[in-house]
Amino acid sequence: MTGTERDTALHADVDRPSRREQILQAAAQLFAERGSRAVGVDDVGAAVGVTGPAIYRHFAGKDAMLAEMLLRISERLLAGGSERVTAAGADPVAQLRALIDFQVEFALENPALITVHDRDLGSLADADAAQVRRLQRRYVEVWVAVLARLHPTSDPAACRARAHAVFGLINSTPHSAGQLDRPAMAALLTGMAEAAATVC
Amino acid sequence: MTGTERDTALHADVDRPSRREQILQAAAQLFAERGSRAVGVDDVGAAVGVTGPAIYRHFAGKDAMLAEMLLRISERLLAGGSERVTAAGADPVAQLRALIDFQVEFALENPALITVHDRDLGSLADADAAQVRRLQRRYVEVWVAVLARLHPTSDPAACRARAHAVFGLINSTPHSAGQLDRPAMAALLTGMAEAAATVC
DNA sequence: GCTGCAGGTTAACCGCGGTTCACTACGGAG
DNA sequence: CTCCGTAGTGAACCGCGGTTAACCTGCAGC
Repeated sequence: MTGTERDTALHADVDRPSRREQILQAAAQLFAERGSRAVGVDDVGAAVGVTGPAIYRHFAGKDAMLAEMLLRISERLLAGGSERVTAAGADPVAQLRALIDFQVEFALENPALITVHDRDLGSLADADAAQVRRLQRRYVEVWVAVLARLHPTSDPAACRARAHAVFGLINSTPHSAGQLDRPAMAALLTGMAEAAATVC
Repeated sequence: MTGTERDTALHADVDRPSRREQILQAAAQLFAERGSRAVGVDDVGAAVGVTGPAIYRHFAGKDAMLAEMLLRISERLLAGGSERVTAAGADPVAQLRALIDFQVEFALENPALITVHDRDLGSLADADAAQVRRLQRRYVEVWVAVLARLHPTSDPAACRARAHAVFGLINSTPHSAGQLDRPAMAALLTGMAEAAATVC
């Protein structure tokens, strides 16, 4: 434990990112573009200016990289979502708005992570995949709790399907990259998501 | 050219599907579950009761299988979408409803194809990928034309982003599989999509 | 100034999976 | 009956890519 080491699981040192963080970020970008299976260890290395095997100084293997990437994403979503919803007070409309703002913000800020998150879950070892799915499920339940109060007559299954549909809507950002500038995109998605989440 | 041969590019013989069709369908299922790169030729063969190399009697290779799969999907979407929108008359509201019904129907009927369609596009050879993207673009433009009449003040880029968001919403079905029965799911998605497409 | 470790490098290893090959079984046409 | 094209099999080939090994380098601390 040196003095400069951080809790790499949660906050990346954005000023002068450690090699480890550089690798994770570059890998996320490449994985998003081509899919994790199509990206070689050498590619990831080259993207940060080292050779392939150098990766093994920082990660146990390619799988471990992907696992940490997906776990972090799921954790950030769950933590951020929970935080925002409690900060929004007791009004379910305000809570929904807070969740939508958060998800839109995250999707616009990290399109690559969004892409990898639901494309490459299947390439994970069973244990890691289960862990990620657990976190995802908890995040979904945060949404479901809010949606259930907005739609008292809907059963939980319907709320869950509704939540997934709103995710799909917001997470479409990687598909419409460069169409609109960020504020316009955020406004459009927020409006659409609120309408979709509220209708009926 | 024997007398029993059909135009395999567009209509599958659903009664007694040819081996070729069986393979494509099984491959779509497997690709959707694990991703095309993670599925071996032997797996696809086994799924239709045949060894791996037998595939090469029907396809030039694994890539050709995926290419045909994605091309067919894109063609079906474009053809179906165009057809429905002309059948809906001149009213843009009716046209939108027709497009949404079509997309919902397709997504609920073919969740595996939906998944493969936007997950494995990157594993295609450049020429095939370009062809698929061309078809996708034309399908998007069908939507954009309708959305533009509903939102006269929006520029085309905003309509395109809106179309992608609606696709994301509807194509979320693979993520909420088994939550609701088909009619309930269709009603929910249709309502949400209309709200999202119309708002503002 | 040695020592040691963190971080790299190049070369080699090796298993997996797509593809090819040589051969077989069979059903229909002449 | 023979011939031939279609569909399938098991074995072999081979290249790619993840991983490991052995060796280098520079800087921190005694």
